[in-house]
Amino acid sequence: MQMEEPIEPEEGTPQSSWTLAIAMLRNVLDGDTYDAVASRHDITRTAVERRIKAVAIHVASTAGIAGLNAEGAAFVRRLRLHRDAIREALDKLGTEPPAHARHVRALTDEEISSGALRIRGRSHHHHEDMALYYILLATGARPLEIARLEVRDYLHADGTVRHISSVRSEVAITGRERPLFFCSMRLEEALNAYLAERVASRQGLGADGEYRGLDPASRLFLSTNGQGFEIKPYGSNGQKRFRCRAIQETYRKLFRYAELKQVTALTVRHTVADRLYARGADESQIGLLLGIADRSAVRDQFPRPLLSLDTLTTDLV
DNA sequence: CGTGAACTGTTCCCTTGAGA
DNA sequence: TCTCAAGGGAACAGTTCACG
Repeated sequence: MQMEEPIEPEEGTPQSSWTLAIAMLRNVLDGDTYDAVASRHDITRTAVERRIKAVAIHVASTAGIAGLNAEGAAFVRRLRLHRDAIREALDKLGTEPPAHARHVRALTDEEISSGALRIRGRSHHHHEDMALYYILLATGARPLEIARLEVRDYLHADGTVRHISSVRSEVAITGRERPLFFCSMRLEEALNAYLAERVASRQGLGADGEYRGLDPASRLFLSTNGQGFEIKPYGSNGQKRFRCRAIQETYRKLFRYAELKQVTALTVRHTVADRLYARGADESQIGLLLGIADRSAVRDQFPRPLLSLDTLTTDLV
């Protein structure tokens, strides 16, 4: 095998970064530690680990190496165990990084409920995580909007659920109020359990006998530190840009727990749109619920799935 | 030494709204 | 209705830290 170190890292194209990652994996297979490879390339050990795992998982899931699946590729010991087969696969790999199939798909009922089971089993705060999972699927709201929701958005003062609520203008990313519906039994069960847990651990309490004892102006979801998910402004002054890293990370973690591959908080909105179409919604209704003002933007981002003519005409009468 | 969680700087791309 | 520029937020890719 030819050891050609990339002499100039100047271009930094994904191509050179991919071949570099392949070279790093070869080094580790040959017995180098992550640390050794890291100091040679002047990056941290964890960065090396990430690059190597990306290549290893790709090889394990495409090359068909007996005894090594994609999960096994996350462990160095197992990689070294199959070093010959991996080297052979790397020889055939080429220098092109795999195209990231940005294939957006709608989730099935089965995927949603098995994902929920996995989250329940793996999460350390499963009441909150289940509620976060279902609120995204039931409303199609953006994560930042979910982070901004308050107890009063979900509950009436008497403690009953506000089935017909609204994304207030301060909550909505677009700055325009829009309707919000809490009409899912699964979501309600998950949120009931989470809010009961909050009361029990005395987080964000308010007056007795109102809003189930919670402060109506406290965030609906508190992060692990008991405060709401932190929302930070950023960008140059004059701009109103906000981001909530904590809730983003939480959703990435949940999809990982749920083993939903290539699913993000953003792609979940496609599932919501698909289900709404299936129930007869038109573009303007979907735009209203998802917070997209322009109908042509709805058509572009969430195209209505077209059924084949034979499906449409089967048993027409 | 290896792994994973939490955190952060930068990049990418979705969405909006003005103008033709 | 189309095009285009720019705002706004999610994703990516990195680091630090804790732990077995």
